[in-house]
Amino acid sequence: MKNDYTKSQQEMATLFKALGHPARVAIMEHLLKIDACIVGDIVDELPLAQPTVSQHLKELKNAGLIKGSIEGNTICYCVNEKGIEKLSNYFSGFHSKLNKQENKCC
Amino acid sequence: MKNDYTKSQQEMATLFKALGHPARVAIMEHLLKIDACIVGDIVDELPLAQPTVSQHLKELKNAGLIKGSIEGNTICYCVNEKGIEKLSNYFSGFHSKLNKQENKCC
DNA sequence: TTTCTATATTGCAATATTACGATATTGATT
DNA sequence: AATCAATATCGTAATATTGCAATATAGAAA
Repeated sequence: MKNDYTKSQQEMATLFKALGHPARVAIMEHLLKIDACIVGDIVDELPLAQPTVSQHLKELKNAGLIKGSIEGNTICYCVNEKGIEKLSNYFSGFHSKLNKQENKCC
Repeated sequence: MKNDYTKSQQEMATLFKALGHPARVAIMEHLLKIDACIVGDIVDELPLAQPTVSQHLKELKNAGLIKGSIEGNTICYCVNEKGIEKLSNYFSGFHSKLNKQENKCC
């Protein structure tokens, strides 16, 4: 019982946590699929009520995984590349270290 | 309010959720760092009591992110490459789609 | 300016997660 | 056999997440 978590560990955990719900994975994929950053028809794509979707969007935004901009009456969300980049980098680093490692057990 | 989540969305969410806690990120990184699949000295690396660490290890194992093998009195955990591969593939796909997309707003 | 439409916020119930002390389990040591 | 060491499981308290109805907000349309 010793070390506290590093800042990086905490940041990564926050990102992962934000994706740790199928609704939020679905939102990310939908934002990626429809090339335009279409808005609240995300609600129509999910088996959830509008306030619940709004809540999930907020979590994704707080985690830095999406961005939203107001467009008149409407809000336009899209993927925040920075967040994706962090995740993608993390795993490529992880993966390359894994290859160098010879598993001594398991 | 329409579609249910796909199997893939659910699977990915499960993987992300498993990493959505700094202790579990720290465990993964530690297993990667010490080339050998060292055991319960993970407990000494974390600011948590042994039962709590055990619980986190179980979650990671259930999610398919680590493997454990009994070694006499001891248990040897190590990273499960399959899980990492899934995550790493997911993001590289995601990332390459992102590049093709011209953000119309945001 | 009233009404409509899109979205966010609030309040709250149901459920899940996190942490840990106490205890169980199992192989190793004596 | 008795004890020790490493780990898992159980029970439970504290906290966080999820989902939604009701309501608020703010720009657009009438």
